[in-house]
Amino acid sequence: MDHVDFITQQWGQERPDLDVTAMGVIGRVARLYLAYQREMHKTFAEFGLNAAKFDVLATLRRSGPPYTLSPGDLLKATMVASGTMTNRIDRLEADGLVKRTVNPEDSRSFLVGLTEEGFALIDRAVTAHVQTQARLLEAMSPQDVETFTALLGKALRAADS
Amino acid sequence: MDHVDFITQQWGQERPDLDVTAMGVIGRVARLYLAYQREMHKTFAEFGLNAAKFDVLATLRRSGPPYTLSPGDLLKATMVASGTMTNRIDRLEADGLVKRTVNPEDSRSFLVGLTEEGFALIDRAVTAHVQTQARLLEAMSPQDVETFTALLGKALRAADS
DNA sequence: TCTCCTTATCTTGATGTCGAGATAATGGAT
DNA sequence: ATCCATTATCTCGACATCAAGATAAGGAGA
Repeated sequence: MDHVDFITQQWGQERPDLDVTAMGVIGRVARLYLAYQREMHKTFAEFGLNAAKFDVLATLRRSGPPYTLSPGDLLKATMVASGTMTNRIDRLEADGLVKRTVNPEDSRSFLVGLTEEGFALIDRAVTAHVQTQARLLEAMSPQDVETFTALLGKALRAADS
Repeated sequence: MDHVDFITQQWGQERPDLDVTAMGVIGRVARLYLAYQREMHKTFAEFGLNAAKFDVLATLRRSGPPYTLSPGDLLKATMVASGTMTNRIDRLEADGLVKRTVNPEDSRSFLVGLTEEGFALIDRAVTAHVQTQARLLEAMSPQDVETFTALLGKALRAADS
């Protein structure tokens, strides 16, 4: 009897007319997401980062040389509002981890690139990050992981449409 | 090839030394959570609510008569910081959906109770909410849901320890 | 070339959250 | 009875986020 069971049971008492089957699934997805976030944040903090900064640095790093994207590209990749991205770039630039440079092909736009320091930091941080992620899943067998991935994919397609 | 596959593949190119298996799972959990949030927020908005307000009202409603809890009880149930709860209660009280009353047994504490209006609103909102949740899962078979719930439980226990 | 619509980014104000410290009451020990 | 550690809530400042509007440059068509 976990916390999600407790909640659905309370609803069963108070509103027996409601079918709370879906709530059990979605509630567990939410709890799991929050548990993952908590642990991953600790890793980010070890490197002076938070999820927002890690997100941008990692997007630049995995985009490959020259580790440079426009704010618009970053927006598409990270699904945040435009003002949010402006703020994230500002903070990272203040930290010396990225740099805005002019885009010779379009003066409306900038190019945001990793500095040497930013590149070195995200490379160390992502190494620790994947270790944290592996630890969070180490209790699950390869068979579990495979089945889980398939069901997550199915749930994602169901929820997007 | 979904978006998570795209990201793990980029990492495979740029950092072939990293094992990104876990990232695939955790990334999908995150995307799924966000997809659910997006849809559920729409339902909340139909009733003039957001997730924060719904959370508090629903906690009070499912706690049963007299639909009253202390801020501390609400804190434990919702896992937010104390200042956050103060703010939530303030807003809900301004909306006339909850009311602070004195706790005769402990003057440090208040009791937060649903108003008649708050009770009526959350009862309608939660009815719509479970319908939204059911819709988000309707593409999954009962067998899928059962397996998915079991794996989510296993993943939760793994991540909490 | 000029106009005007589109695109790319930034600005601004409102909101929600956290965390540390402040305030106030409780309850056990002396 | 008084002290003091604990408990319960609130206050405050810093941040992250969003949405709407502002700014500025590109680009197509007359």
